[in-house]
Amino acid sequence: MTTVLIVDDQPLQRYGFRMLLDSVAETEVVGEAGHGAEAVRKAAELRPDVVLMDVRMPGMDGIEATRQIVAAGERSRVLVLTTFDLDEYVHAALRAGASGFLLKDAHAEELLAGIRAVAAGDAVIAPALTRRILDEFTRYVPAHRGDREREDPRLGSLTDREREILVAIGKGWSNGEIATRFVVTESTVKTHVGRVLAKIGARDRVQAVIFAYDQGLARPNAD
Amino acid sequence: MTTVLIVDDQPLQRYGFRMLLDSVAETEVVGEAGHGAEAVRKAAELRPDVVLMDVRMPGMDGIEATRQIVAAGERSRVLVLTTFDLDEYVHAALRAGASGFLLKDAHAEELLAGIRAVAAGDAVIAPALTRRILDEFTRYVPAHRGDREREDPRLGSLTDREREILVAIGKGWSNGEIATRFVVTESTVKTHVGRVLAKIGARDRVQAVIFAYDQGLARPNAD
DNA sequence: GGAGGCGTCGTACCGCGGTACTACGCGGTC
DNA sequence: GACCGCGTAGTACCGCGGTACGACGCCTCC
Repeated sequence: MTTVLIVDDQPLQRYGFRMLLDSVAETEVVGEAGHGAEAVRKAAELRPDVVLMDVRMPGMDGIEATRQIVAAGERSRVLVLTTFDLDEYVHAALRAGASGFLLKDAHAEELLAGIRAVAAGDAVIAPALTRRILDEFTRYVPAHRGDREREDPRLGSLTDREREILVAIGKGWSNGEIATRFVVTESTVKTHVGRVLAKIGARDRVQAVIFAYDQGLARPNAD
Repeated sequence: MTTVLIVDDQPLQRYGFRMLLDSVAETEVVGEAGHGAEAVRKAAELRPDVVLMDVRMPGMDGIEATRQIVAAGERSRVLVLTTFDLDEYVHAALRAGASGFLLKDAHAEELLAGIRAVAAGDAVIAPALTRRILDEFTRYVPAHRGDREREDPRLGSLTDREREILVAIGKGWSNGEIATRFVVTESTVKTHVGRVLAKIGARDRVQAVIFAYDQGLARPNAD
């Protein structure tokens, strides 16, 4: 039996959800909330398995409510539901800690499957949104550390020290800065840099930086 | 009617899928392949809407086959199916351009829903995997471009031309190369570069590259 | 003990990258 | 017309980055 808290500012919408969830044996609606603050309070009080959360609400919106519920360490999983598939909503919701994001035009089975998955600790995203999420995923997420066999062989040719140098280059440090931080002379750094460039086939440190990002050795905001 | 190509090295597994897909009106199995190379060939020949792709196969595996099918610009969407939910597989498959990733223990309805979604241009991920994908997503993906207020204000200060220059820098091009491709003199490029560096507060082009990656203006394998 | 990989350091050289400043034509706006 | 932002272009200068050497000490492995 999965307990559910319904959060939506529209009473009629809540009624619809309640009817649906009451009609199946596996879910039980344990409460309703009409805005974010109430949702946070009731989530703490009722400790439902799943919170069905609308995004657009007067006062505290669903994103902020999700953030607070998750931050409070509640056991509840939040499944965000919205009519609009705006990227901002999706991003914000996922970043806020939501376990799922579905569109309100979903079929009953999809919603129930989503609740089931979320309650089990999994996550769901509406297929229409998954495409976009994946595009960004492949664009931004570096090659997985487990992908040993797909790692560029040139990386393997680097010695430990050279790898460190490459990472330092990726941070945008000059040879002098690298020398200072590594407590060696600039000559040494130059020697290493030269070898690194030769090994990875880069013309200059700029291309080395790109290579480093490519291989997941460097990434934004990593300072 | 959705046309499907089944790729799996196990004849019995293929048989199972074919039985399932033949039993519903909306899908039609137009072919089968027992290994990666055959999959690539048949995808080009049969041009199915969806390719049901197994990962582990002798010879060319499903990941590489997916990569080649996608790279060839086939209209087919690839839905990867596997018994093991290893992160490496998931990452590699998505990076290879797969439109979906499901586990073989999925129920028939899930599989059909997945095929339906993929055929429609959407994407699907098994709920059990979505959780992990989302974790990495929130960890790595920077604030969305739609979040105008989160975009670095320095970016907005750039003129269109300067933006192009920054992108070019991000590709690792030298001033001379940029001049050639933009059909201007190197002097002009230098002027632009200097202004870009001043505006974004970068000391040299290396830091400009990092800034570009940071802002999502540049990304690996973008050539 | 010799060989070789690795990290360290030095010298010398040169060219690209970056700075500073000036300048001009074009398209807008006031 | 006057002004200004923008893209274009040039000259002159300097320093960092990168290359090509040679060299030394410290390991490990044979």
